[in-house]
Amino acid sequence: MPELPEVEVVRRGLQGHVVGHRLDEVTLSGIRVARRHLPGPQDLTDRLRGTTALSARRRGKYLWLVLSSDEALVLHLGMSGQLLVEPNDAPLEKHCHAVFDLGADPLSQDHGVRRQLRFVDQRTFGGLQLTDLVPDRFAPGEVPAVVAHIAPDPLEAAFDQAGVVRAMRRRHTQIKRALLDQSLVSGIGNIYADEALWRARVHGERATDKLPSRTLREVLDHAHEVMVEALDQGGTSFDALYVNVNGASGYFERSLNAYGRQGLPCRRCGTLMRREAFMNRSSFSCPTCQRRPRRASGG
DNA sequence: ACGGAAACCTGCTGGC
DNA sequence: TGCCAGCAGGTTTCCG
Repeated sequence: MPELPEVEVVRRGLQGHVVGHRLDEVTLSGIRVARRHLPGPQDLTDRLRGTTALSARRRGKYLWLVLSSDEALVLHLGMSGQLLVEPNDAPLEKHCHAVFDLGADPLSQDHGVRRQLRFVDQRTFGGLQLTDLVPDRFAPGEVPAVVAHIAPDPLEAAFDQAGVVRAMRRRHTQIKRALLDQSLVSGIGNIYADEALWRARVHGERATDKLPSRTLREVLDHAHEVMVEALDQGGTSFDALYVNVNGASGYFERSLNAYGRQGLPCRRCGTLMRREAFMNRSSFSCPTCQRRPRRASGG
């Protein structure tokens, strides 16, 4: 599922349709969706009931609502999570795990249509938790305690590209691993990592401590660029798994140059694209544009 | 500090 | 038609 652009689309939906509303009632189905809320599901619903959403924030792939109770409701979409805002009487989705009854927005002309925010997640890797806000070590302001270990993403003002490049060059690891390390730079997942590496003509197994700083900067610039382009188009989507808060699918998948293109010609040089196993999943690259490092590893 | 694998889930696809 | 292996955008945790 969602990488940064998709999560940002969802955040904007929350900002427009949930912020300003009170959470009148919260209903969880099953305990798994709140498994990361250690005090338990009952505690979660009790503490949420009656609070008002003051703002919708995001860092990388983590999303949270700042609440009037001075806490944050952290949402992670995992691989297949969706947030939908729908009328109360809309049929419940098969994999709906949490329902938030929204109070009327005092500023809207809604004429009494009551809506719900619904958390729908087929594969159930996503979830909810309520946590304190703590000082952000990367920028002025606060972040939820459970997000404190996540580095700023390339779209944030707090993103320090030079600092990330320095950290990468100190580390002996593969560039793709580094791109996926959310404590180094957040928001990048398997799709956008492959897209950024293709654009930069760099193989994902290149060692970060052997690549010139200039190349690392280029990879990060491309990651930023491809995510901005995806965001402009409403995010990437596959099948019907990803839908934003209004129910509209993104369509960036038409623009992908690397991800999922094994056996198809490279859009730059025509060489057939390859697929390689990587961290229990796949990497896609061009054998001509993205030469493997001479000595295996980088790790 | 790092690599690798496993774990957490459901559903879809392709091969036999 | 059915069965089974393989695969899917993420994160955490454990082991070496």
